[in-house]
Amino acid sequence: MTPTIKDIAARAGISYATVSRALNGKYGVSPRTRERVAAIAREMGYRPNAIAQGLVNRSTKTVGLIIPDISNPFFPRLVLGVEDTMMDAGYSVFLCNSNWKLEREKNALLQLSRKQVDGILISSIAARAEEIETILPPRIPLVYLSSYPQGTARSCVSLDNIQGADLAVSHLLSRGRRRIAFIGSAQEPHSLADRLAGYRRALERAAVPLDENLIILGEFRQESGYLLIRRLLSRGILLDGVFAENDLIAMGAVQGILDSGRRVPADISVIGFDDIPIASHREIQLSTIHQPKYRIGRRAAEIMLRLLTMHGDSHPAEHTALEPELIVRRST
Amino acid sequence: MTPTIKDIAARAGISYATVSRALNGKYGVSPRTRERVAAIAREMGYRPNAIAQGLVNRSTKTVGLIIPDISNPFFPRLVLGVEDTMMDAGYSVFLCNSNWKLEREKNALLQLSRKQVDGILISSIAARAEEIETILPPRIPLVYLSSYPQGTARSCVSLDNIQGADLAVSHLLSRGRRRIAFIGSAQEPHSLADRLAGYRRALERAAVPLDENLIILGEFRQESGYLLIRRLLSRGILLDGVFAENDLIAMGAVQGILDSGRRVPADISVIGFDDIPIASHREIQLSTIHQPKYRIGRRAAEIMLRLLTMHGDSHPAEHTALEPELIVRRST
DNA sequence: TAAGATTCAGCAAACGTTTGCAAAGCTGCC
DNA sequence: GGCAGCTTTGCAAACGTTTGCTGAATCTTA
Repeated sequence: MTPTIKDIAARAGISYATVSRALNGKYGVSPRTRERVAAIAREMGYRPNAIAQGLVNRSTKTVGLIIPDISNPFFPRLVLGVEDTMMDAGYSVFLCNSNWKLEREKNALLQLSRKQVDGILISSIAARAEEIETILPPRIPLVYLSSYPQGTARSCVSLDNIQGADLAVSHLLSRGRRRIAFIGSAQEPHSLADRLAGYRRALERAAVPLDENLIILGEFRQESGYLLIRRLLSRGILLDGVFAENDLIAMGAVQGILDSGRRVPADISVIGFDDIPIASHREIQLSTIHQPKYRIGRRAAEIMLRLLTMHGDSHPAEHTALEPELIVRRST
Repeated sequence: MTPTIKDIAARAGISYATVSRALNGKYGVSPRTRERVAAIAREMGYRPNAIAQGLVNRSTKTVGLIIPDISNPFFPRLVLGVEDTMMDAGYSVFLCNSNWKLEREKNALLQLSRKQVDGILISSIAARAEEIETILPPRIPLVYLSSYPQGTARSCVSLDNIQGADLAVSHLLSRGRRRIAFIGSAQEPHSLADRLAGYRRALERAAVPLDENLIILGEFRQESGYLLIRRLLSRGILLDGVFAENDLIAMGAVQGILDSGRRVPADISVIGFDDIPIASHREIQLSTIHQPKYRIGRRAAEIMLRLLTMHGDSHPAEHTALEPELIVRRST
């Protein structure tokens, strides 16, 4: 058995309360016993039992992180940003993948609340805040990152999606494109809505009429982008530009366009969103809207830490919208 | 406050021991009270406190997963394989990134053991088993995945790296290549040793002399591959093939070769290792050795679950070496 | 109907900590 | 020498569960 505080107390011939105080640097124990206890603890290889501490302190030094899919290249750096920051502050993080399913997201929330995490960071696919916030005990710190539901009063860290989409579409317009398709995914309602709004806004400002036939939805995967663009092209719909809701879709779209015998960007310009690592690769060179993924993760974790330290006091929700950045590469 | 078992007991007018038994389906409580308790629990929104349960059950239904770097494209699917499998079995997983540092790896191990995880899965960079296994309480289930230290008696799931490297190099030889460089990373000693061994073995079998000048080490990053190959080429060292220790390095090498005015594969063939998602991209088409990442993760998790259920009984360590698969693409 | 068997429920200890309160020991001052 | 005041230590409760043991109530059987 691993030694407990009582084993140390027995060895030192004192009560275990004193051992606890000595180990935690609490006031009220003489330097001599303090040292003696420390020495014995070291010698016995004592490790505080975080579970027991969690029970009495009502804090587990643990947070949950829920994302849709770690194998989607957008998320790893975001997760790393969270993990680095929380770890430096002495917290551990439970990682949960929801696989873009609301059911799994809810289930993860339930599990995490049972595990008594001190806070939860979530990149949620829920459409409305009630769907998930009602699952949680009311006062638990909750921070949304990258994507958040409508009607929440909690803190969020995300990119300004409307602005980003506007930037992307305006860029296509500035290249003389007028028939610009929007290829997105219905998997995450909120970012879809915002990016669609930005798309509309840019077109409107340029007085380019919106053609609903040019808006088409699938999934956040490369294959999806490929299939959707081919369907569009095979229907004989004219287009000279594509704004994809993320880079994976955009890359699929580029392939689809090439396979249909058209050129990129000569015939059709393509721009994506996220700036995942592959996008910048020499042979890909996809124009896109950059998201500072690591920074989003870090920032969200910092807000979480603030929430955690001012435990219980009023939570002034802060909505951080980071600035999107247009990255022009070969595909436009 | 979230309701506890005692609140339910008070409401039902019975002792909380009975509530516990009712909720857990234990023998010795009448169907009537069982139902009544269940109803009240549901009504009050009761959630078992996993921390308290963990303390008395001495099991937290939690495992730790330590990997070098989640933002390295090799790891996400591996992590997903672990997470899916453990989650289905009712376990949560702590994710820790060691950032290729032994110090951080050890620290993660320490934190996890404090948190009383039931088991640990680790993709370790340690050279020798003692370096890390001595940190842990002796009987805790431990499974290595993808990479493991020398001298361990624990279960491992990994690819047969020697065989994989042999396959890769033999493939280059079959393409008529004779001056084959090995570009690797010193960040992970064990897989380096094995892949180097496979490299040597293949050359030896083909009676191709080994030139130590062709072996060069850096990091597991694209930039590293780029710089190393350029250094090699600028030294005027002749070569017609490159075996890179992973795909990132290989991709960097391809760029370096192209930038030096040579062609791939006409002048120099390049093969990587891992088969990360980008490698198969239409514009990249990197030949490589496929690793079934998700399956490695799942398999390791399954072994962990077996270890977990037969708690304490003898652990017959099983070393699973999955078969490598050669994927031939444009770069060779 | 009495005795034994069976079912159901409660008491209390245990898991490994932290911490409020009280007691004991020491110091120094008058 | 006695006492105030401070420092150091110990006792015991608490955190939210699970579970062995015991007792009460009900049922079965002769």
